Amino acid sequence: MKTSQPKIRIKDIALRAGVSVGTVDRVLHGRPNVSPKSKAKVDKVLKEIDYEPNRMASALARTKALRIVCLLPQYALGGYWEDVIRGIRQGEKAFADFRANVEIKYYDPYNYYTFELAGQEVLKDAPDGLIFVPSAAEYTSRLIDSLEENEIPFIYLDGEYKAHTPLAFFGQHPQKSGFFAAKMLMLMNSGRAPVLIFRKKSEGIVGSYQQAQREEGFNEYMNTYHTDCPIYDLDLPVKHPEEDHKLLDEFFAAHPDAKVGILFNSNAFILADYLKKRNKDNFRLIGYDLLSQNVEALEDGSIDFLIAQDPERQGYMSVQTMCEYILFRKEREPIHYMPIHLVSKETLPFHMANKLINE
Amino acid sequence: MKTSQPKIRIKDIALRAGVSVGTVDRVLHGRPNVSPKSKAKVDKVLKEIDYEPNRMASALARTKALRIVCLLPQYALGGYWEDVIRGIRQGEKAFADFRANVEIKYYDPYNYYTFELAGQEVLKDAPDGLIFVPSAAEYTSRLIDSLEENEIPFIYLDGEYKAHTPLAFFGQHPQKSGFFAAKMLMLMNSGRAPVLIFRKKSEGIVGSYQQAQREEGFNEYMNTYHTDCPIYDLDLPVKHPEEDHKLLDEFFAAHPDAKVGILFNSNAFILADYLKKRNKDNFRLIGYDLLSQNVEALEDGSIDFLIAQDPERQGYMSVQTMCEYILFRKEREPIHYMPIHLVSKETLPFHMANKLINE
DNA sequence: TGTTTGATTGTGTGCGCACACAAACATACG
DNA sequence: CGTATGTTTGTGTGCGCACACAATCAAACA
Repeated sequence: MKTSQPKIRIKDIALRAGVSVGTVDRVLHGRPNVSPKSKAKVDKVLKEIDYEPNRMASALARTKALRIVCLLPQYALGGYWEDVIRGIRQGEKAFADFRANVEIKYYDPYNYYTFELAGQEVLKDAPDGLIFVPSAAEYTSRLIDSLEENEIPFIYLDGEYKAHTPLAFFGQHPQKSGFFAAKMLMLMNSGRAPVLIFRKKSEGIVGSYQQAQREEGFNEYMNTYHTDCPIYDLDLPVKHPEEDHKLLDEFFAAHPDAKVGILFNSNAFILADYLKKRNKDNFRLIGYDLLSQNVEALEDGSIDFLIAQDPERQGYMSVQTMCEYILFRKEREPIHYMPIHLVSKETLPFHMANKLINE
Repeated sequence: MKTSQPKIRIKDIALRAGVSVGTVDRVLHGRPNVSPKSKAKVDKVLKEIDYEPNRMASALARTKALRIVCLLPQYALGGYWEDVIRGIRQGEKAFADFRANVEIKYYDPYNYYTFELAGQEVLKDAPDGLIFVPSAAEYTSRLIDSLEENEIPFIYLDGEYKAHTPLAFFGQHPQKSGFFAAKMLMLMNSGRAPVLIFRKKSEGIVGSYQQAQREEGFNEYMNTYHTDCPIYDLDLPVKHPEEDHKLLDEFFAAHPDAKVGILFNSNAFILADYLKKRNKDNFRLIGYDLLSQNVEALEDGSIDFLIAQDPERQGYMSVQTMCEYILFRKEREPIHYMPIHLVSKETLPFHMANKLINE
């Protein structure tokens, strides 16, 4: 039963330094109008003792709001980002007592100019912190330069941009997740049948870095352990199901021995629909992300595994980390790779139930 | 840009209910000396509006400590419970500003009397809340009766005891996890070779309910999808490696075709050691829990998959839930089945990194 | 020396809540 | 009816801090 020693208050520091609490407050917050002599006295005391401000009192007394901006890509297929946003809102709520206020802005991932524009808006807003999903390198780099100039702390969400060190990064390691996906796919492919990689066709470059990395990891696995196993790519124009189905029919007619496939984006349900329609129930399929459509397909067996990446948690952690940094200068590991979760029909309910565990 | 509506304070409730803040305070905390009429008035207002206490002000004003007791089984092989305890300590820390104090007590899972005794001690202590791992039904039931009599809220950790409704339960669904484990094991057993279940021999009854349930789920899967696949049980006296190895040698001599195996407890590393020693590197093995020894075996490939159950999170959630209930009467879903995580060599680092994400 | 100015320092208030205490009220009993 | 006893209700204080404002001081100038 450890009895914690009585906490040191600002008052105590003031007493020991022989100044008033107001002066201590000024020193602690780096506010102006403190004589070098007074500052020295306070600094001396601060070095001697281990002062930790009472966050609760601090929150209670704080008057100004905490303004955080999130800059996310605006995708039409919203499922995944909706989960991220839910986590962001949870984080906002968790810091509501500190008057945290999170504003979400969007850019078009296929149009760099909108990213540039949104970045400029953010700089004009001058929030206390920015959480954003990196776009193409040069645009991202330009934004970061401005952020650093204006001393606005920033966090990467979902995508990494290695040239600069952010306050933190939250996202999955795409390459490793692709590697793991390959392993699981091949577990279901004991006959070493040909493997099928489905891709969206003519997609913009922005945002597909993730998918490219996943595919790289996938290929690394295949090149290491299954050089003998044929791999076919199939580009699908997604937006037009009829055309997709025609292409698929053609492909399967040409390669009736293909038995397993994978998608490196959230669109696995589209393939699942095709498989159901054609009654191809012995084709094994792996996809990404727990979109409601994917979840349905997982439940009815047309998708075998989904790789999940805890989007809510990413959003939540980002906001939490930013708030704690701004409020208490608390820093943590800058790079956080999120767990790579394998979800099957059997374990799905437990993953779903834990999505919203903080209300 | 939604401007968050002005927060409702106790004062506001008092005004609307036509009583004083003191009375509202009494109702909110379930303190005595409130007339039914006043209580009704306050309850009415509380139902109308969505009051959320300012935890910061609450923490600041609180003078008394918050006493929570955890009653855990004392196992010699500590790995798993150490993780639970780490989560508990994290929870304690998170509520340190509320003067939360968690005391951990232990009982001998193979000796019911110690559970009984510990329960009596807890009742004498009269803490604000109890978090415990249920023991055998009759003893658990007796403890709960006393707890309810003394109005001490309680939470089940790890094990469920369905006869009573606790404030909450945190643990994995053992039966479903066994079912899932069977699926993964059979994925690695495409040749439909015999399956081996390793068990500890002559173990006490307490605490093995979990394992029995896992095995039941496992068998359910096998009976549903692989009735043709032979299953062998092998009881091992664990404490004596030499004897274990002899038994295993005998078994494998008799059944050279056995290619996959599973353990429903944390001892998979013991089997892994044997497999390494005998160079049986084409035997596939699944186990439970990320003990450091299991993790090592997973890394070196002698274990293929581990089923993890987030023990830290269980501990953390328990403390958090208890604190929030005592402090704010906040209730949540009583039953929380934790996610069933499949961890492989490839995804292990990301699971490990996230263990201690809250410092 | 008196006055002004600006830098420096100290004091006071309130954030929302928990809890002690005082006040008001109801009830029972002599 | 008065007093004692218990119950219910309202009021006041302080938790530690942020921040506005008042007070003080030093230097400069007329």
